[in-house]
Amino acid sequence: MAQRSALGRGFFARPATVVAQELLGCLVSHAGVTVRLTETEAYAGERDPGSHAFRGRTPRTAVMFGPAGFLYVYFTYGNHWCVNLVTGSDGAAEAVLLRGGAVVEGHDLAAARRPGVRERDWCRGPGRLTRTLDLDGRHTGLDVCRPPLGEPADVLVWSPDPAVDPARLRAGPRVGVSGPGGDGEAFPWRFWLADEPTVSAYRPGTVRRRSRT
DNA sequence: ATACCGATTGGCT
DNA sequence: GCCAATCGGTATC
Repeated sequence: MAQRSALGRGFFARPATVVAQELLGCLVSHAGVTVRLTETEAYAGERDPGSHAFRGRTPRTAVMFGPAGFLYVYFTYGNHWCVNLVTGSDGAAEAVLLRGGAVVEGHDLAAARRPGVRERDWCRGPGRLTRTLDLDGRHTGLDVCRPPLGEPADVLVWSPDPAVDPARLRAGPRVGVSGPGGDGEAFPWRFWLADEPTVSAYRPGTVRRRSRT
């Protein structure tokens, strides 16, 4: 196996748009399953109309306003959990949403968590990815740079293995983001690897009747 | 206390 | 492609 090293605080303490691109090809391990990331999205804090942090700090988003390297896991549509890695400087409230990946270790566990689902769909989409990695609200606030080693709740992020060919990087508008934040000209902050079957389908945000400024 | 809505998914036409 | 499910977070009264 190629060299694999855990990513430290310094990797995450940079702008979300940078970290989101460099996370492609990285490995995320939790609860016996390891995924190679193929799709991410950047959210840039209070200045980003697509971010949960846009309206300032709330109980739910508090972890995003802290230092980089912690998990922000939120519940949506009454069914699904989505996981972010907090990035940027302390207080910047930037984060990267993990949207897609391919299982590279723990196939048996992954298959058991996704009965009746074909392998390419195990982690194709943010809600599916959290389900396959067994991540949920219990993991919000977890420090991936200093995980409680040996505990089932461990989350680790590893450097790319193998390295990603930069020519395969693609960028475009974020999925399902309503309002100005969904504008791909202003916020082309969804990143993915070309020719990967585990990348989710693009879907525009629902039209908002009244935008508030 | 109440109303509105979502960084989605799966099932059905 | 279209649409219902489902409920916590947030804003508003």
